[in-house]
Parts: sequence; structure tokens; C-alpha cells
Amino acid sequence: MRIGELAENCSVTTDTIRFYEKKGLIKSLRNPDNGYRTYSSSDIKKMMFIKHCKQAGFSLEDIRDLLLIWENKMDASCEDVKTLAEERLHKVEVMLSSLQTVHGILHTLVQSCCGGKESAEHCSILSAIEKGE
Amino acid sequence: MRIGELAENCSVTTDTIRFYEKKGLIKSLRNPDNGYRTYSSSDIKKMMFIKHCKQAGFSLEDIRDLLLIWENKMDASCEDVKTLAEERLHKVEVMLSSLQTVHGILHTLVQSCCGGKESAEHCSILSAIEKGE
DNA sequence: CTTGACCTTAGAGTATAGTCCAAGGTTTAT
DNA sequence: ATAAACCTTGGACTATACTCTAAGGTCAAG
Repeated sequence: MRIGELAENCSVTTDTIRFYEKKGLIKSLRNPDNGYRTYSSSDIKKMMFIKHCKQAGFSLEDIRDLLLIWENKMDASCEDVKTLAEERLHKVEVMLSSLQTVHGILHTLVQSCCGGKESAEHCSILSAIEKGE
Repeated sequence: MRIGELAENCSVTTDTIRFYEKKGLIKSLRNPDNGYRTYSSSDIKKMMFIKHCKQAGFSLEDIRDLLLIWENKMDASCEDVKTLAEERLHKVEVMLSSLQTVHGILHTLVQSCCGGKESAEHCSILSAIEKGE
């Protein structure tokens, strides 16, 4: 399989596959005649694994580690995998928490304002921001 | 006031102030003798307004618009302000929603795994990812 | 034998919000 | 007079995950 067919099979672009290769997520064999990348069906599985990891919110760097474990399951422990997942979960929770704070502030601001055509001179959003909420 | 003093007063770096100037958030007068930027106390207020906006989750582009309104309140309406806030709120809600999805997936994965020292061959995190959750 | 579809590479561009650096000019204090 | 602390500019760098371009080589069909 050449890169275009793999891309087609996995619904990604050839650019993405080359990018993943550069980042160390996937490797490719080369056709010695023309230098074209060649892939097998196990590369489709690998690409799908990557896509599933992305859906779960892992970064490409996480995924590189997960792939190493996945391809060598015997030599890795559940602890290794769970640690990666927990670290990512923690990062997501931190992001979530600050986003929730921002959401609360914005929601309060929006609620406080009439949104009418009148001059913004006494707009409660602007006053709240001026005061620092 | 020169740039260093403004920076000190607002707890930002001089780089940040120059960056905001480049992005059109703040302007500066220049000392004709040496080309140094000069500021007044109203620039402290402006910088604090920017900082408060950032706390509320507005982007620098949003803030540029908010500053324009704030400095010309008579010519703007509450509607203008509320629209900006609502648009940002909407973006935050979209981000929040996808982050919550990711959080749910990761939480489930972490919960499912024993995290022990045993081989990852049957790790439930890896199996779940393989299957696409 | 040529056209179109495919492949190669290196490198630049996207978005966000700064941060850091180099090379030089100015000001302030000793 | 000179050193420290300040200011100027332009441009490169950070992180993330691609996306696009240019200039060229290869391959299959008609």
C-alpha cells in the first residue's frame, strides 16, 4: 500500500501521515526503486489506534508513548498505561477547571447586561470589567 | 511615565506592553528627544482593563474591540458589548463541551484499569482504545 | 508519448499570547 | 568617565497539530 491508499483507508491526509512519521508515531518501509513509502494492513490498525487515542484527548507525544507500549505489550505494565492516562486526565481537569471559571464569569456578565440599543455608558458588563468583576 | 514604570505598575513585562501596542490594544506617545514611549495614569487604567478582560476569558482581539467601545462608550450600545460577550461565551461553551467529553472518556479509561505491575497484554485501557472506546 | 494522478523533499504558514535575544542608543549615579 | 539600568528595533523562538507550496520524480492509461 502506498501513502495515498493508507490515507484513504484511515480518512486522513498524506500530509498528516508524513507528519506523524516525522514525530516518530509511525514508520514506513521504502520501495527501493522509487523511494515511495509502503505500508501494510497493520499500519491501518496503527493509524486507527492513533485516531482513537486522539478522540480520548491524548497528545501526539502521549500517543507516541502509548504506541510503544501497545506494540510491545509484554514488556509494559498496566501501571505504565494507567500513569499516562492519569497524567493526561489531570491536565484535562486543570484545563476544565480554568475554563469553568471563565465560563462562570462570562455567564454572569452576559446575564447582567440588558443588551439594548441604549448607550454603553452605564453598561453593566463594562462596569464589572472595570472593577475587576 | 516610561514603559518600565507602566510595566511595574501593572505587573506585566515591557515586552507585553510592546506586544499589545503591536496588536493595536494600546498606543503610546513618544519623547521626541530619545524616542522613548511615554504613558499617563490613564494607561494604567487601560492596562488593568485589559487584564480584567483576560481574566474573563476574552481574546486579545475581543479586548481590542472592547477597548474601542470602552473608550467611546457614548457611541456604542449595550447590544454591542453583550454581543461580544455572548460570542465569547459561546466559544467557551463549545470548548467546555468537547473538554468534558474527553474528560469522561479518560475518566472511564482510568477507572477501568487495575494499574498493577502485571503485563499490559490484557490492559483494559489499551483494549478500549483499540476498539475505539 | 503525453497527460494526469501519484509520489518525493524542504520549508513556510496557521492560530494564540507572548518571551527572549542581539546590537545599539540614553540616562543616572558614582 | 564609566558602569548600571534603562530604552530602541527587528526578528527568532515557544507550544500544538497540522496544512500548504514549490519544484521535481514516477507511473498508468489512452
